[in-house]
Amino acid sequence: MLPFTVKVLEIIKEIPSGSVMTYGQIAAIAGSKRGARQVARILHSMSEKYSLPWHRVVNAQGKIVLHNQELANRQKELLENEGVFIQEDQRIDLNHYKYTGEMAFKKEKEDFPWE
DNA sequence: AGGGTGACGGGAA
DNA sequence: CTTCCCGCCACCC
Repeated sequence: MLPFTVKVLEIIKEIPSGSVMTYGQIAAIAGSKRGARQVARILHSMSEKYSLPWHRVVNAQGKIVLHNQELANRQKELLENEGVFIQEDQRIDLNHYKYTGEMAFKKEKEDFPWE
């Protein structure tokens, strides 16, 4: 297995419940700034057998982008169950939920929509 | 071998 | 805000 793939899997495993990361962000941390599509492919092929929190990965616009509608619905449910608010336009506010690895909750000045 | 294809991203108009 | 467009690269025929 490629080193890049191993890193990607490790990074995804560290995303805490209630947060999300983007494909490109994960690729950059893993060492390939333009490897977003590879991250997506890795998730597509390995999310089951490596029991990853695959649902905590969205695109750079904060949207769920699975082509498979059934899986997309499952991802939305899983995220909402963790307290991630999905807006009417199906986007997630990355300013609130994007996991940076360090200051995960740097912006607590703004109120959460459901409170 | 070679062309098509994405669970993507970012810049331009 | 919306398209459109191109770079990207491992996989799958």
